[in-house]
Amino acid sequence: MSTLAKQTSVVKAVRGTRDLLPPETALWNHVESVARAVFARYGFGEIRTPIFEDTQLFARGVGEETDIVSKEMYTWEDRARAQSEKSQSLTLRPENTAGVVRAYIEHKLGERGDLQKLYYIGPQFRRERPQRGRYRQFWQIGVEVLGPISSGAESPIRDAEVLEMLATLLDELGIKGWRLELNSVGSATDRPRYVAALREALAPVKSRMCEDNQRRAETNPLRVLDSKAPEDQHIINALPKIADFLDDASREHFAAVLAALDACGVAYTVNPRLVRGLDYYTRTTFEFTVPDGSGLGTQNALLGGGRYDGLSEMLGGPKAPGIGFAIGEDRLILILEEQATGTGEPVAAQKLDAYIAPMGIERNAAALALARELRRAGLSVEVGDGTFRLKKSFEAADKVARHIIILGEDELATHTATVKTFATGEQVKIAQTELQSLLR
RNA sequence: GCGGCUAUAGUUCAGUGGCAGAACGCCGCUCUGUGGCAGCGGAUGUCGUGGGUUCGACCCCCACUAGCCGCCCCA
Repeated sequence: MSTLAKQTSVVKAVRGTRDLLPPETALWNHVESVARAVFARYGFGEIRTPIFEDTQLFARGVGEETDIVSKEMYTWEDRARAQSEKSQSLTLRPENTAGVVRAYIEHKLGERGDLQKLYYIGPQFRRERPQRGRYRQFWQIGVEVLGPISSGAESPIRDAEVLEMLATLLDELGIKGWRLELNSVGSATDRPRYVAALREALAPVKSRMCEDNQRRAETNPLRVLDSKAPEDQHIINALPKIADFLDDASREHFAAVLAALDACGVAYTVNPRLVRGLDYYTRTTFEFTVPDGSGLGTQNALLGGGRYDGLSEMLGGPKAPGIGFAIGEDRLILILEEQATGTGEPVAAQKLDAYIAPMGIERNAAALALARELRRAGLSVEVGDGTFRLKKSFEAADKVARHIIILGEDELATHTATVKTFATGEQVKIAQTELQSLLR
C-alpha cells in the first residue's frame, strides 16, 4: 500500500454496489449470450433506454404509492444551465418497463402496426438495504411484448409464449428446480373492487392477526396475502379470492393462458395469493422461484413479471397492451455459482489453448510473432517471457493454459515447436505449421 | 427505515487485558531446456474506522462504516 493511501482514506465502492471481476464476468457474459440467443429465436430485438429518466415517468408508471417510488429511488434536481432552461427532477431507473413503454410511445412504435418484441439487459437502481441477492445497483434481463390491439398484443398466446420462453431459457442455463407461480389480478377495475372487499373482510378479523399483518391490513391489504406467519394462515385462507372478482373477459383470458401452457407442457402452479408490487400490473402476473438452499438466501424470487394493459395510457400514449418480465441477473448468477460449486464460490476461469514459453530474451520477439499467428487463427494464447526459467514458465503455464509451447534455439532454427499437453503429460516436437491442429 | 450477528495476512479462519498466529496461496533457493511432489528459507497485517476505559486494548465500552441474517420490499 502506498504512503498516500495510508495517509488518506481509501475510496471504496458505495454501499450496495460492487465490482464484477474476472473470472466471474465470464459467467455473466455466458448468461447474457444464452439469453440473447434464446430471445432471438423468439423474434425479440434489443432496446437500450437511458439509465436515468424524468422522475414523472416512474411516478406515473410504477405508482406513487409503491415502495419503489415512495422511498427507494435515486432522485435529484438537475439544475438549469441557462436562464431559459428549467431545472428538472431526474431519477436513476428503478426498473426498465416504464422506460421501454416511454420509448414505444415516443418513437410511435405502435404506428408500425406489428407486435413489438423487445429485450433489454442493464443496471437498475433502488435505494434498499443491501442483502444477499439484493443490491442497490443490480442487473435485470427483461423483455416486453406490446403493440396495438390489432397486433394481437392482448392475446393470451402472448402470455403463454413469454412463459414458455422463460422455461426454455432457465432450462438452457441449467437452472434446476425452478417453479412457475402465476395468478390473474384482473383488469384495472377488478383490482380496486377486490382490494375494497379485502379491506371489508379484514376489518373484523385483523385484530387476531400478527402485528405485521395488522399494519398491512391498513396500508396494503394485498400484502396480507403473502404473509408467511403460520398462525394467521387460517384467517388468510378464508379471505376473498381475487379469482371471484375477475370480470368474464379476464377470467377467460387467464383460462386461455393456462390451457396454452398445458398444451406446450410448461409446469405451473396457480397461486391465488400472488400479488405484485408495481401498480401497472393487470391480469396475468407471475414469478419464478427456486427452492431454499439454491444460493439466494431469503430472496427466492428469481424473476417476476406480468401484463400491463393500461400502462401506455397512464403515460399519455395510445392503447398498447403488453406483457413482460425482469430476471434478477445477479440472482441468476448466484444460483449458477451455487449449483456449479456447491459453495457459492465463483467458477474457475476457462483455460487458454496455449502458453508460449520463449527460452531466453532473444526468443521473445519470435514468441510474440507466433502468438499473433495462432491468435489470428482463433486460438487463445498467452505469451511468457524469456527471462523466466523454464520451471517458472511451466508453473505459470499450468495455471492458465492447456498446453505449453517451448520455443528455444533449436526450435526456431528448425521452425518447430515443443508442445506439452498438461492433461496427459505427452510431449511432442512438431513443425510450427502443425501447431494449430494440435492445439484445437 | 427497524432489529440481530459479524469484521485479524491475498483467501479461509484460530487467538489472548502484556512480543500477531495456522492452513492454503504468494516469492526465493535446492533446480540455467521440463511444472504439479518434496525440503529449506522469506514477506505478509495501522487486528474495519474513530473515540473512551486502562500503566498497557486486537481483546472491555461507545459511535460510525461495511458484510451477512431477519423484518419491510422486490429482481
